[in-house]
Amino acid sequence: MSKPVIIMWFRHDLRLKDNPALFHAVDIAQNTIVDGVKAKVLPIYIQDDTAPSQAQPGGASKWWLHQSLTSLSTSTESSLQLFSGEPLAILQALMAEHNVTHVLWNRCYEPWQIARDSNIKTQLKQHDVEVLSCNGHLLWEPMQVLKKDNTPYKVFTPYYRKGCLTRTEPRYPQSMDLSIDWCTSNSATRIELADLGLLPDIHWYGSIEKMWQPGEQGAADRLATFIAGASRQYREDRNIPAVTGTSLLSPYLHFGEISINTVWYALKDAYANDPENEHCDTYLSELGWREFSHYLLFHFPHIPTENFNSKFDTFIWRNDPQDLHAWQRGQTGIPIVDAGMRELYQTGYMHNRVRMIVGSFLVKNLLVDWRAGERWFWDCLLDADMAANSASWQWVAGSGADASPYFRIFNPILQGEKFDKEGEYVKHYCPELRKLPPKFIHKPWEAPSNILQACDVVLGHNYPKPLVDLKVSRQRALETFAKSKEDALHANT
DNA sequence: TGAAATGTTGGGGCG
DNA sequence: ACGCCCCAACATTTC
Repeated sequence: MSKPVIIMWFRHDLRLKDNPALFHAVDIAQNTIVDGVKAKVLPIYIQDDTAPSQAQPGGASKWWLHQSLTSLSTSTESSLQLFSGEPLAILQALMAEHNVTHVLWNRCYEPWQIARDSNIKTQLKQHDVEVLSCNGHLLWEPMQVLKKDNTPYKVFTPYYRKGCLTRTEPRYPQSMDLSIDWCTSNSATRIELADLGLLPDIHWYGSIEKMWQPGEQGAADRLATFIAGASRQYREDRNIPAVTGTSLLSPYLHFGEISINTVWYALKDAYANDPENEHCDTYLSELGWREFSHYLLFHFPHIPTENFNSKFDTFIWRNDPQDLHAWQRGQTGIPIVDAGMRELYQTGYMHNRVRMIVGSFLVKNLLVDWRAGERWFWDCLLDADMAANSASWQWVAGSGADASPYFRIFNPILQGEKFDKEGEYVKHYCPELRKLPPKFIHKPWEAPSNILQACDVVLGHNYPKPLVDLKVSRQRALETFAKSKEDALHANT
């Protein structure tokens, strides 16, 4: 009998530390000896061709994944084997090649992944392979958090306070000092990283490379930096886009390069002697929002494409392609919006406060369907995440669970003056405005012509005139919303 | 995790 | 001294 092999199928858990499935895999390997031969762990990653196109990673995300797989390959002593195709077929091919006794993974919670995995589990068990799935991605399992009437929460605060915080504490991260006996034999169907085609043909990611260090070490460094620094002023600083006031952990969390439990308890432990610390609590509640969006996607699997609140189905979007294009390229003529959209395009990231501002502007001032914004973010964000992205866009649009009411329309000028007082952030991404004084940095169209001239700004030439009048488009949004409400009422009677 | 419109209060200028 | 108006500053309501 050939050597027993335990497959560790890495998905959105590209790490060795605090990885429950891997922990179990190693544990099983230690205790599985067949004919005197000890089992080994075969680490694999599969690029799933069967994923719906909606869920195929976007451009920025693919770049990140490429780097992360490189990093994981190194930390598994080059044992990581890559595949592309249909996961079930690939696993079956591996079972034909090796004496596979177990397959392990950490659960993913997107609806299509749940369907895929439960099918694979059924099939593999019929072939006498043990399958074990673990929770390595969430603090609380979505199916376990329900209201008293056994229905899911739809509002964040009770979900988080009652549903999560009063429940059993999340699992404390495991430290594993077992050395891992990786399986080194190469499968015939494996492919090389380059063959996954994750890197674009054009080298557009130069500036991204300088800012980010994907992989498990990069994640640990980032967390340590956050705890030592920004976490101490988090509640206020997180809103200031010119300051690094946030954790910047989102892409790492999306790909599981650090476990959510590690982050949760790192904060708790760092503030153990100050358990009421408002900065710490605010940050933990942000992790709660991440949790909530996964929870919503689990219980309401249609949220990536359908309005959570079906009353929005009668809403008539303008969907002007030129407006959408100007927004995507950061050419709306509204400085804070353009700065945000340029940050996104250039760096694969956008500050959270600015995400809300640009989202509100697209959906309300331009009346473009939130799904168009969701798609653009999906393609451009390094941290693109199905759950967070769709839940957040629906939140901004007003169509989501516990969404901001439709009439809550951000005024990008006021938001800019509040959170980017001196215009530092705007000037960084809109250098053509860098000479403008703070008074006009968020509304150059109101600057007297002599000031514009002195600042080398020629509206309509080196910086666009505003795409819409903020007051008029705000009013238009409110009227459109009122009309859709009326139409929904009619449709019902 | 809004902003604008509207309401209220209180101090100061002024007849 | 007093009432009146104005309007900032703040609070509340409405969208």
